[in-house]
Amino acid sequence: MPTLLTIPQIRIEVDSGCYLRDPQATEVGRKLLQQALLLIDKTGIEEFTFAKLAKAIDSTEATIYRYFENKHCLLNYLLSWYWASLNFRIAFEINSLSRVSEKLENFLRILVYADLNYASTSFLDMGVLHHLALTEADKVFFTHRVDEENQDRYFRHYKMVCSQLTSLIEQHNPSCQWPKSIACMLIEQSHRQLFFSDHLPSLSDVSQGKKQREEIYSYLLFLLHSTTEKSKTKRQR
Amino acid sequence: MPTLLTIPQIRIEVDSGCYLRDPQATEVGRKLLQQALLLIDKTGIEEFTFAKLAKAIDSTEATIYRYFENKHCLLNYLLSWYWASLNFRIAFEINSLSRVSEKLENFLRILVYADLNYASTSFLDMGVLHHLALTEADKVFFTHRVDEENQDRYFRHYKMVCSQLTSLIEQHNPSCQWPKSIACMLIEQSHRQLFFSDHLPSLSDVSQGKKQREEIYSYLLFLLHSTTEKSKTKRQR
DNA sequence: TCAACATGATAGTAAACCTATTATAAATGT
DNA sequence: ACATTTATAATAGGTTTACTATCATGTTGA
Repeated sequence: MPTLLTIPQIRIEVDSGCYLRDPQATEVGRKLLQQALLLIDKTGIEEFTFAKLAKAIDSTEATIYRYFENKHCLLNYLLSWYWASLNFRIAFEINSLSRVSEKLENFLRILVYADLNYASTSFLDMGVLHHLALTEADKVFFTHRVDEENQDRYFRHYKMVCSQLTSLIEQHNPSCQWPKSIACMLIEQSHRQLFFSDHLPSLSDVSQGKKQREEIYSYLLFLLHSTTEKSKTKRQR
Repeated sequence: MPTLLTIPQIRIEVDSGCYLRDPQATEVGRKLLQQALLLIDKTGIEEFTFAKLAKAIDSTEATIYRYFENKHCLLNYLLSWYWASLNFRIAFEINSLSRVSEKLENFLRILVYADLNYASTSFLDMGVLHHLALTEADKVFFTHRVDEENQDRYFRHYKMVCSQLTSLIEQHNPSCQWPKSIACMLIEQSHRQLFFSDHLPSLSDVSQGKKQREEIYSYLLFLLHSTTEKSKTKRQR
């Protein structure tokens, strides 16, 4: 089990390329983020509008537009916050471990249990953020504005999580041919298997019961080990 | 290389749960599908509207609404068409092969080259459909209406492709613990690696040059073999 | 030939998305 | 202390989207 995080008052900094005005800096901004998270998670980004959010925080559309260009940028902010927060937690919990394989295993465990064992020190709840990420995370990439938005800052926090995992995989097996692709695949599968087992069970072997998370963790471990195992040929000789 | 499909006049049937009125049955309907495909592929589903489509086919919004409830259903229709078409092609090309491993390899090859080596017998171009699927395929699942829409018919064609691959994996290794999850993962990776290598290259090991497709194919083969290899423990003894 | 039905034209509503302008409060300079 | 600048919020409005309704026209096929 991952240790419970108890560090108080960590401020997660989201890259300035993700907003017009820093929402964490003002009272309205913080309230905006909190309510946006709840609303988007409840209805999905498609149904979500600035008008509804304005009503929820007892403010106006114009105010929200001063913080974010549009709702997709706001979604990206929340997801960036999620990845940044996860990245911090991973670094924190993995740092002290000595063996690379231990680090890798804990990395995957944190991905699967990202919403649990988390002291809600911060004003954005990781449980809700994780649930939001399940359905909305991919939507920020798969847009026709990817190339404009991908100025290496807009998606920075997600990329950092990927590159952390990539580098561990490379350490674990320096001759691995696909460290980046495998890293992203693992991160993506940690979400998708949870979503599929809940909503499209015919597309996943993961059950919906109590063992759900443990099964996903086993699956990720299996994927990791089978794809990053060192030179099988040698051993087989 | 997969054989070039030359069978003329194949009619791909899309499940009736995907439309209000069969668009393939009428002239307007077919024109609607063709133009919708081009428009959605060009601008993305977010920018796409029935008004624009109506203008493109020189008709009215009201007419289009008689075929599809909304633009998401239309997108799902096109993607269902894509999966159905792919499914047919896979069955056709794999049928004659004897060894399961051969079937698997060809399955993956067809996934990677889905837009190529395809005689455009049909009125919907597989090249454009494949490109559309790269960015839009996941969007039909990750919605808050999944559970309503997932009446086992709406996503039928995608599920069929998955289950075909699942059953091959099971034949190849009956003791495989995650056949469904691995099948979906492979299908998904065949798209994602292409998209990432084009738009977010820092998240993929696949290059953008001439070898792009071959690299993705190698990657998929690698994933398949490493995750479905039979009882390593026995061999290692 | 008549009934049934698909289409096209027209219109209209409600909401979403975004901008421009005006009001208000806080900060700053003399 | 008071005027001037600055930052932010409130108000309002325009455009587009998503969808529904109605009705005349044309086509099909029983």
